[in-house]
Amino acid sequence: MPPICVHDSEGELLRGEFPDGEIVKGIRRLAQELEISIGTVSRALNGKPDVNEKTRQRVLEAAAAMGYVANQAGRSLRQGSTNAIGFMMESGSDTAGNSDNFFLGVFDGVQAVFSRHHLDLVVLPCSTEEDPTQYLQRMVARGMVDGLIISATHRRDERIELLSSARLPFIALGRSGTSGPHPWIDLDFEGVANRAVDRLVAKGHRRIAVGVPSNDINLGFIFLDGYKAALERHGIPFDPALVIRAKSTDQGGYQIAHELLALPDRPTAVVLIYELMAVGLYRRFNEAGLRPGRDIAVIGFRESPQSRFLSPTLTCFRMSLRDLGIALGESLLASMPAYAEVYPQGLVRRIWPLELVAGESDDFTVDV
Amino acid sequence: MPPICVHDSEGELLRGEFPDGEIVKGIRRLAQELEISIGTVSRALNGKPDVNEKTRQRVLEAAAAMGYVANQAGRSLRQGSTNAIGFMMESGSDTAGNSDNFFLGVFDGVQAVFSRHHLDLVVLPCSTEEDPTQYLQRMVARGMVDGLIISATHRRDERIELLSSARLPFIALGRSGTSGPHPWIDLDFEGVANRAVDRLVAKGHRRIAVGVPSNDINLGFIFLDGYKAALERHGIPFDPALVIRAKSTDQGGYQIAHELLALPDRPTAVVLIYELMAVGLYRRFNEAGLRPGRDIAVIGFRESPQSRFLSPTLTCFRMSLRDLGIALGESLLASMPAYAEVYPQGLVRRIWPLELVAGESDDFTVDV
DNA sequence: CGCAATTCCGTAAACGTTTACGAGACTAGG
DNA sequence: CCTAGTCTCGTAAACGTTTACGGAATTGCG
Repeated sequence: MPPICVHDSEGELLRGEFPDGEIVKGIRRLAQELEISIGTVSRALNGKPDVNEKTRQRVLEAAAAMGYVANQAGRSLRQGSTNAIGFMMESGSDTAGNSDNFFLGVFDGVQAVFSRHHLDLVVLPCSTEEDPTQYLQRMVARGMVDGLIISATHRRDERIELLSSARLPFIALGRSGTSGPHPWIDLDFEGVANRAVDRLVAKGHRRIAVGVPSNDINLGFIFLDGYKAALERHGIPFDPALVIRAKSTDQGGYQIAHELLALPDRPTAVVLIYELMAVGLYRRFNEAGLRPGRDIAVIGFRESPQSRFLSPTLTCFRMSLRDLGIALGESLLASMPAYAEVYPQGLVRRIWPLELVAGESDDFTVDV
Repeated sequence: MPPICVHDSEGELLRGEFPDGEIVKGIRRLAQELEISIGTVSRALNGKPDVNEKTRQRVLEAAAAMGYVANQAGRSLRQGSTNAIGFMMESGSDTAGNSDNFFLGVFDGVQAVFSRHHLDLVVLPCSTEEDPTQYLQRMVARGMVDGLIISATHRRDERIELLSSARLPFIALGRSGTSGPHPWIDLDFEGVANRAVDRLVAKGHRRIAVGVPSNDINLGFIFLDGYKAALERHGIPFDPALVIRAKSTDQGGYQIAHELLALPDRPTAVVLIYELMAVGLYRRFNEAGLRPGRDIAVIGFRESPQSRFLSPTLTCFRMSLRDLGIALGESLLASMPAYAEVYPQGLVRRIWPLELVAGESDDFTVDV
């Protein structure tokens, strides 16, 4: 353990020894310096009412002077709560590169909320070696965090069952099939799918392909449902051959384009669920001499640094990652008893809207 | 504090009550279940030698059965060390968007190392509101972490002085002017600047501009020094007017291009220190009807998802973010006494090499 | 002045671990 | 049989906080 006081160059006065030579650290040292009891010091620092305002000032000044901050371990042990929130993020190779800016953007917002309440953020990496649920179980049992943010929810997500039965406050970024009474925020996949299909149908398209993730992450199902519903609304029969499953990377997009080109009756439009797919898709189409917006219509999902500089520009949907992070943080706190009065929003379940950004990639019109 | 045992649905047997009805948690509960003392349980779990192998097995099985994991706060308090490493990352608006994939990539490698040693990762956000050094001081005083990774080192970096005097193991991603005897790893900015200039000079360029960050982050100075040295090596006089300072974003790149276009004697080549600058630079040049590689030579810095899909393709330098993260993690551990024998590398100070990726953006040749 | 109410502060017990110490039960060697 | 040594394990003291409790000092009121 590092020495509590870093600036210990002031000599004998602040050395903090008892008359018998014993070296004292932490709050005991501070109390000794001030010649009051540690109980009073603690109460003074924690803003408890039963302490004289004058002594409180003395304590605060002394604490500031010697850079005293309460040791977190002692604090956590006594109060039974760490001042930390866990953020579980997957870093699998499936989504690597794609999730990059997404997570860091959300992170930023989450941090903004937490730092306001002096909460620390612990990153829980979802390594590929261990089962995520077991890892989570360990963290919960260790008492590492007071709350959790999980993301990339799956259709049936054991993590949700675990956390629910452990009664640990948490919020999920993404809906799940096993949706109990827990807060979540999810992107408006149905809305995006619907608007994308609407837009394409309005341009005369009838054969609209869709690129979805190949794993069982829940957003794929939701997106696909929205896609099907939109088709049905327009009286277009659903063709399973037009659903292409691939990794959510640019390679995945490349593969999607590849499979689309191989179809006997090639679709005239394609909707992607990951913007990164668009990059690889463009590349493959380019190799085939096809240009998005001229020979085929393409609509991506989220606007991102990668997608923003594609040529021709990609029609996609925009959102503020930071705002999403802020909402996540605040909604989690709202579900924690200790912050219930600061964020009296109750149980938050929110669909996060996205705004259409029209690009050139879906300019392609089909004669009806 | 969440209940230690999550699966408490097995009824009376595992309820963990003392004869007088008191509810027991943690290691005490486990000891009670096994009818041995908590000291033995602790020793068994921690692999201490003086425990019978048979009882150790019993303990391990029981612990696994009831999902017991030692509470971290109690553990930290007793041993004086948390099992956590802090990663300080800046999230200022200056570098937002740019640092995104960089940090997450490095993160990935760091995590890979830490998870191997069951170390947790705490993210220390460098918010714009508080002084980073003070924030760090608080974290150190709280005893939050056993070690630290700091990044984006400045020319004179108070954080380094603080951590050195606090004797907390740390590693810096980036050199600093105030380089004490601490480990660091930094990218090979001199090498990149030299190779970039060499390459351009070989194509006949004599007026080579350079885009550097406008803040006092140290890498800007190092890069510039390399640039100057390379010029001198080729007998080209240094022209301060060709040094353009801007934000390390695409807007910054846009501004750089703008300023270059306004110069009376326009340079024929430009070297950038942030790949994201290239994006904005391309845009401004495009507006002016200039095409990189045809009308002006451009060399970016790091290959990134954004830069990879620029057209014409950007000549830049490639590196593995994950490997850098791994090196950072291992080198930090090497500087911690507890891991000295696992990573016997001593004090690491490493220049991280980058590999040239030739693109089209510097195809432009000047007649000599 | 007497008594109750209030204000302030010290005492000590937790919180869940790890670990130094010592004690008991063996074994071995004489 | 005695003693020294070796295995085990239990006991209890830390680690640095917070907080319930009670006591002393002060104030307010009749």
